[in-house]
Amino acid sequence: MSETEPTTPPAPADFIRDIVAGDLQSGKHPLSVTRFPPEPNGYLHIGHAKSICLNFGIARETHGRCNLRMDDTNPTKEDVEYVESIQADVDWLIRGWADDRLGRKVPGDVSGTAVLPSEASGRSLEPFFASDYFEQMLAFAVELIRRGKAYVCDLTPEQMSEYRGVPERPGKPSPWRDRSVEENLDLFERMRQGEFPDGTRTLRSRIDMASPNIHLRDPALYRIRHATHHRTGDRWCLYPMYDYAHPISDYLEGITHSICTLEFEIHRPFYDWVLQSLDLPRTLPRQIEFARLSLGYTVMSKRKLLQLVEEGLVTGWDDPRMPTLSGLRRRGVRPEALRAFAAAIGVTKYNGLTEVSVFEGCIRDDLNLVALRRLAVLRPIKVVLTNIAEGETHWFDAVNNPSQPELGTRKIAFTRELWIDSDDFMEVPPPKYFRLRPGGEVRLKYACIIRCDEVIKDATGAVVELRCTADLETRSGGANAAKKVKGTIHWVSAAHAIRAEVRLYDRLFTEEAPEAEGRDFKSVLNPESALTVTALLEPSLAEARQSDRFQFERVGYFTLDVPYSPTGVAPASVPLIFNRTLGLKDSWAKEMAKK
RNA sequence: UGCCCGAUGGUGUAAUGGUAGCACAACAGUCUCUGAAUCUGUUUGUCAUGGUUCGAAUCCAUGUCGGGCAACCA
Repeated sequence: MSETEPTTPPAPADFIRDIVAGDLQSGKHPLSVTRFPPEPNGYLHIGHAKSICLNFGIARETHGRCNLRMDDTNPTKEDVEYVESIQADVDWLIRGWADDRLGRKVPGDVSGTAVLPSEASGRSLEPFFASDYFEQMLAFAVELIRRGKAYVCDLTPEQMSEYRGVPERPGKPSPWRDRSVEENLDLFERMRQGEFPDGTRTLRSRIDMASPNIHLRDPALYRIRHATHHRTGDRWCLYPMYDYAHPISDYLEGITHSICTLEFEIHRPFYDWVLQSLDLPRTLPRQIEFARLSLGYTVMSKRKLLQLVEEGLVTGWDDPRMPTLSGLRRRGVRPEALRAFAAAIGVTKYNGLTEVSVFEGCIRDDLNLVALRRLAVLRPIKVVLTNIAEGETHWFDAVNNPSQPELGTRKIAFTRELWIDSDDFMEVPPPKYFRLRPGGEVRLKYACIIRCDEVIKDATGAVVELRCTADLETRSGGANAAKKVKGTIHWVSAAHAIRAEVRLYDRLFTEEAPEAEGRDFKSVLNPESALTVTALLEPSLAEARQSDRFQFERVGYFTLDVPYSPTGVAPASVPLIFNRTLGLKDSWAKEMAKK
């Protein structure tokens, strides 16, 4: 069997998948329906990728469905820019993997009815929006009022906070708690009509002001917000709270398993309260919580990412150093690597810190298999081969990917003047240095062995040129091809090389836990996280396409820079810029760093 | 001085009362026209104390440590 054959990894197992499998087996639900419900107030990041892979992974493994839903109940924070980027990022991450399980809807339909791509029959589909359910939510709220389970409260935000009490001590009931159903109905309707200014009244659930769970102390269902919503415009001035909107949205869409992160654990009793208070006919969804991802050397909260963007500490949400999906994509990380990562870290309720090396390993494993090998010199020194005539050109074959021979070979030119990387020559090398040194020999990858005869320096003593002799007998197929030397280095022909900007991205922070010990995460930004060099590349790289992945041999993985565009269309003329996705492992550098 | 949740090598995770396994990291070696990849090997763990049981990482009790909860945010 070829090692390039896509192997089917065993389906991941975790406590959530166990629950879903159990509910399917018991017949509680005939089909699993999950959902991915981001609020469109920022860009998706690798933490969301964990959730997407979980929710869509379950849909994929159980032949169920996963709805994409914008949780847009707070007009003051949300924007269509985010709606669009979220759709693009989800599509990118699940394409060819679980996109056939993606539940969306027909535009205009507010019933919660999902349509799978296979059922679209030519219709265009769009994600679900919590704001599409505002009418139904309102009707349910009226029902809660009628049942005596909700009331209009006139307390100010400050008063409400005071009445709520603290976790250790019970709260006290609002003086408005016992209004009549008629008065509540009337007030609520007038709230909806826009009669009252922001902050003057709320609709509250009536549960238990003495509950040890503070989220059960009559939490708010609706607040007044005279604001323009990115989708419903000025139609509403009354907006439901997350805790109320979420269970109803889930129910309306027939969600069976509502998977969220641990901080919502304490909200679960309220989630159940809303649904149970309504005497709904269908089987209710179950909320299940798991630990969010925290990854070393980065920050994950939208607030902090927004801060990096707004303060210009990065170039945007899609800066290749950002943990956002758009940033990772621009950096050259493929969805396959993100999915492998999600499978590798698992799903539990334990709040740990995942080492970046796990993620980097997934990226390298993925890229190693697909990346086209190329020769590129990042920090050049000139080599002159004194026994090669000017104008003399030899053409050598170079394989594109040693693990995938079907990717073929290319010709590379070998001439009198070459560039090699400055790392690959040392005048006074340390022990075990296998590269070029005065009087030493090294193999030029795909070409032949050269010997360094002379070191030319400028007035300051800096090395400007190496005069060497090439032994063409040692080239592939040559009489002495089998000759062994310790080192093999990469190079490009000076006459053929093209120039390009190469951006050497690195970790954004110098500390594994940037915000540990209460420090400001911005105080540990890595000043060398985005170095730029002008590199000399083999000419085939001029034809690089966006979808290509390259390994600059002995250097790292690179891809063409493609800034995010909301329209999905790349700018007409793209200058040749390569982004470093990740360096190759470098045990020599590691060895040196020890000393 | 409340409530909810959690704790398995350095890190993440598996073992669902019956041999503590896997991955990453680290280290050593192999191989190499990439100091990459590959391949081989090594080191390191059940938070503590009691209890139940023929048998406990798993069940129970107590404690310790960690996370979360007091927006008209999600």
